[in-house]
Amino acid sequence: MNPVEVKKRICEGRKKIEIKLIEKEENRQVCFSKRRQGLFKKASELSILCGAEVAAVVFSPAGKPYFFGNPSVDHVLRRFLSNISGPSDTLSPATTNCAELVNHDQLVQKPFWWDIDLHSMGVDELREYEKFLLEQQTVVTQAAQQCCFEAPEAAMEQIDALPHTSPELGEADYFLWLLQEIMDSPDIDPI
Amino acid sequence: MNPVEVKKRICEGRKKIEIKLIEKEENRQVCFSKRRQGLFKKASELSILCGAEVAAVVFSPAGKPYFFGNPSVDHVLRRFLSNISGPSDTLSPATTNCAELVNHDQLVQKPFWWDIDLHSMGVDELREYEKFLLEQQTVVTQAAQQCCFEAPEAAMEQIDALPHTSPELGEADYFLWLLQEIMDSPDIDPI
DNA sequence: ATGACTATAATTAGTTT
DNA sequence: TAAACTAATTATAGTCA
Repeated sequence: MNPVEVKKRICEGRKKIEIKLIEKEENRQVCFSKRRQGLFKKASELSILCGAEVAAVVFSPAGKPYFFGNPSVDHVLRRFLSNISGPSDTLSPATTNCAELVNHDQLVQKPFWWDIDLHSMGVDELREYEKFLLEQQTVVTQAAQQCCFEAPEAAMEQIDALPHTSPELGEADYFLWLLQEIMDSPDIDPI
Repeated sequence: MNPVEVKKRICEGRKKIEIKLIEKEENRQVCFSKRRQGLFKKASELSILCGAEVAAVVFSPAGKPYFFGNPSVDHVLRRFLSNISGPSDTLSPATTNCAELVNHDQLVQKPFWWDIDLHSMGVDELREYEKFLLEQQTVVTQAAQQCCFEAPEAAMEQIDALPHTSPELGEADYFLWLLQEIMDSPDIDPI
């Protein structure tokens, strides 16, 4: 067998695929994982390059939630929902109809559960909550170290590319991200 | 000038760019338009190929909203928001303590088992919840893995990378699309 | 602003380990 | 089960019509 044939056999490269539901469950799962990462990366690049606010929410076929947001999912969705349901000086009739048809009453008025009112906490509660977050951060850090064998550079690039993993992350999204991390890393022994 | 040089001048091809805010306003605008389309196309392909539910919301730097959703933005955001903020028939967030949560069967069946009002927790409850959170990691993940794939309704042919521009558009998304159109055409007097 | 073009960068389907 | 690999496909920065 000549070298060309050998190389051919080793890897046929990417094949053009039709955009329709992938039949084989295993392939579908792998594809979902790869493309979800790709989608979030694209979303991140768009927000950074163009200064845009982007939110992406994905449910896997199994019902697992994934999300990306810059500056945060909470921020973008709030803006979006207020846009389509809130009163507007210039778009009043249209938005009124929109609010009626979409029936966003629950959607808009219900407070997000992560709107934790820090001011209402006592000192002890605040300290405890802070401790709680720090401990959770340790878990996530360990998980990341165990799960990610990438070069530090690549890891840092990835972290930079995903704003919800940055230290500047708001409290609300940090917690969401943390839960996502935990659910994504079942094999990690916490603390 | 020889042909090679001419060809060079005509198109230098794509250049590698650093992921940071594009300084020149015009370039940023063009990039936004192109990449927004690319993002929505990726989102569409992900939902079709893998039977996933995907929503993406983008605000341009000028504040114009764009969105993509399969089966609809409304559907995905409702699912997302209800899962993270919605009440449970059996779990009362304000009064549920961790002991009750631990023993609750539904907990492992719901992907959003963290449907808990942290704000209402005292120190002890927070600590207990932390412990519970970590202990239940494996259980929850296993439960998630056991979830059966839903009938992939998303397999149905998607009209386009931008379904909200289609006539078959659902009522809710039609209004969202309408709003988008209106905001894209400030010169047109919105009804 | 909008679309077409081109060459390069980036993504990813299939394979191997 | 997952990670690395390879190469074909896809996305897109820059340019021009």
